[in-house]
Amino acid sequence: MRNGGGPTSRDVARAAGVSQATVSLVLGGKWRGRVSERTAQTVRDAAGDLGYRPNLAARSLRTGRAGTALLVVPALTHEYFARVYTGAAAVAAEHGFGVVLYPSPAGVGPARDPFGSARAAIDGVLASSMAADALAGIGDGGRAGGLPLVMLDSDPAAPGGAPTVNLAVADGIRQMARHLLALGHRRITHVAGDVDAWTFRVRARAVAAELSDVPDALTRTVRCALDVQAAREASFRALTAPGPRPTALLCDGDLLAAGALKAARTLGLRVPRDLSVSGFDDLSLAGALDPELTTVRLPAEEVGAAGMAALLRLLDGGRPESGELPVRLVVRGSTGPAPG
Amino acid sequence: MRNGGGPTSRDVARAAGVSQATVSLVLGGKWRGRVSERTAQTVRDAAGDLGYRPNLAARSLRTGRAGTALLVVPALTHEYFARVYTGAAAVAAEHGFGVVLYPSPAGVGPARDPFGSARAAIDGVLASSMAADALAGIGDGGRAGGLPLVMLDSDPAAPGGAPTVNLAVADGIRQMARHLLALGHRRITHVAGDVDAWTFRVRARAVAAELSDVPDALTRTVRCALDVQAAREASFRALTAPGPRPTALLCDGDLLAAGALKAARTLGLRVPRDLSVSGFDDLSLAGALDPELTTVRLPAEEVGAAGMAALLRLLDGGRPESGELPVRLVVRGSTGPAPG
DNA sequence: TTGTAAGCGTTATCAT
DNA sequence: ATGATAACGCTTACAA
Repeated sequence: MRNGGGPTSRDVARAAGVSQATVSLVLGGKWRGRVSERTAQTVRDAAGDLGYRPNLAARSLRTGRAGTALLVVPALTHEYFARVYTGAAAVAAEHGFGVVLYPSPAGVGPARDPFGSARAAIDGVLASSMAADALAGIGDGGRAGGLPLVMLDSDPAAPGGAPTVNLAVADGIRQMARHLLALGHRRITHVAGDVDAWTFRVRARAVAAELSDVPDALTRTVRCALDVQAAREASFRALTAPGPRPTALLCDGDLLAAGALKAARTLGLRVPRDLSVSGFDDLSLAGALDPELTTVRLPAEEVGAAGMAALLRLLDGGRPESGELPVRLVVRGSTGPAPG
Repeated sequence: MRNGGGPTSRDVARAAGVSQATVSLVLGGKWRGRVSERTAQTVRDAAGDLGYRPNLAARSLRTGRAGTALLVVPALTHEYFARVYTGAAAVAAEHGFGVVLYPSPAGVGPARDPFGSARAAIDGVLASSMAADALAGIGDGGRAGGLPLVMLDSDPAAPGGAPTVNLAVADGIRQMARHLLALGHRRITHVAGDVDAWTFRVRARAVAAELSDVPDALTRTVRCALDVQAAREASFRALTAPGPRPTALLCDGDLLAAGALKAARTLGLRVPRDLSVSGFDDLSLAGALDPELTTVRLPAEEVGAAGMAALLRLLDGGRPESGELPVRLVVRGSTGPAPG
């Protein structure tokens, strides 16, 4: 606690010559018609003079509310989650709530007890993009360790039945696949994220669904971890495998696309003339690469905002419906007509 | 608070047939020689059965400690801060502390009242890379809003006299400048971050100091915001300015170097054959670019760890000394011998 | 070895 | 319109 000698509401009361209850009412903003304007002002002045700050722990203890939500993310380094946080924090702030970030250790293995590690007192949990097995420890009956829970970017059909706020990733993949097909590509390799999370399973399924209908399409898949080096190696394999070379690499993320670009450069392939490369996420990295990435823009802030709104409704006893947010294809320089 | 019906220590006591005090002692781990092993086990069993979780607010209120430190950063999106967090959280965890992240709004303007917005109860503050004017609201006498404060990557001579944990950025710049000079470069343009923070002022001074001694060196400076597009434009200006073209761009960050690479590509300059480009930070981006960046690796995790250690010492009434952590030049493909 | 009781600072329910 | 007063759940002297 920060109150190591700081003034308490009692001190304010004494200074203002009123009771503690009056101070609470005035400073809590619920004094209309219960305290005279004159005393109210006296109280505010005294509080200001003393530099009074309410003790959050005491308030929390009394009200049973911490005014804080926990946002569990698999990785801080990823720009996507920073944007989710921004959106969630904005909505939270409008309701007098704060958001505390908890990077789930390693993203691998069950996230055991986020509520012990993130020490702050918590009213509810927003869990984003959790790996399938990380869900085991959490989420029974829409609550996490007894706390109300909303899942972001996660399997809506997962056991536990917590409300979910999702992105239309399947549709995003569909848009991208059609973009590539329209450019004449038929030999398309899916550079897939090798992570057991809902979003990647959906992407794989969507790629398959979209390309399986095309009669002359030759679809392949390579898997790799979510980093540039791994993607570079996987792309290299894809581009040097026996048989006709793919003319397009459809990557599960901008980071992977960055690795694909490097592999292409290594092999002396010009992008997009000899090879098209597509990303997913639309991170700022997408604009930093050369050529800039054709990718799918994910409204991360809106995911955070919608998720927080849902959690607040949950805390108010409501039952928010799960939803899916639209995504948008962004065409830049890394894709072009199929060669030949 | 999360305790809307959850079991309290009283419930545990009742279930175990002991008093609340005994429960507290056992679960608090301070029962050696005060409670028999048998009763201790009974208590632990009862707590386990009931799924008891201590009420953090109540504990906090009683002990006067929240067990939480606030880490204020100017931007979540930047990998550097994620790494600082990781280091800080690791050290904190060893001492039963948690770390709460607070992204200072916009990084611009005075950070007013981080302690109201980040609602959690806080014992101390770790502030990283704050803009000079953002310090105004904080940090009088080594405390922030009455809380113990440690500054990371900030001016050690700033008023307020909070302990600082810094990186040897001046030395990093020096290493880089010498690297470029050793490669024969003499026309070097400093692509400087246009942000009023300690670290960038130090970098500018170090570049000037290191290059001013070289008789035939032709040093220039361009400034830009900390993003790829701005850096691209600034680098373009630098490379097309009247007079002999620089043979090397010494950039204040990897992000800026990414922009420089794009400008070079636009102008048909091959890197590093026609132009050398250097970064700073060694983000994962440095390895994603092509060519990979010669840069300076910053031990961000260690900054966080050292900062947290200093804060803990401060909380224990000690007075930690300020320090500077070494940095290391990492030579990759984006720098090479000066042309001609 | 264990229990009793006080109190942390706040809010909310009653009286006045 | 304002003031006593009782909780909230926990830790920690102190008593037994």
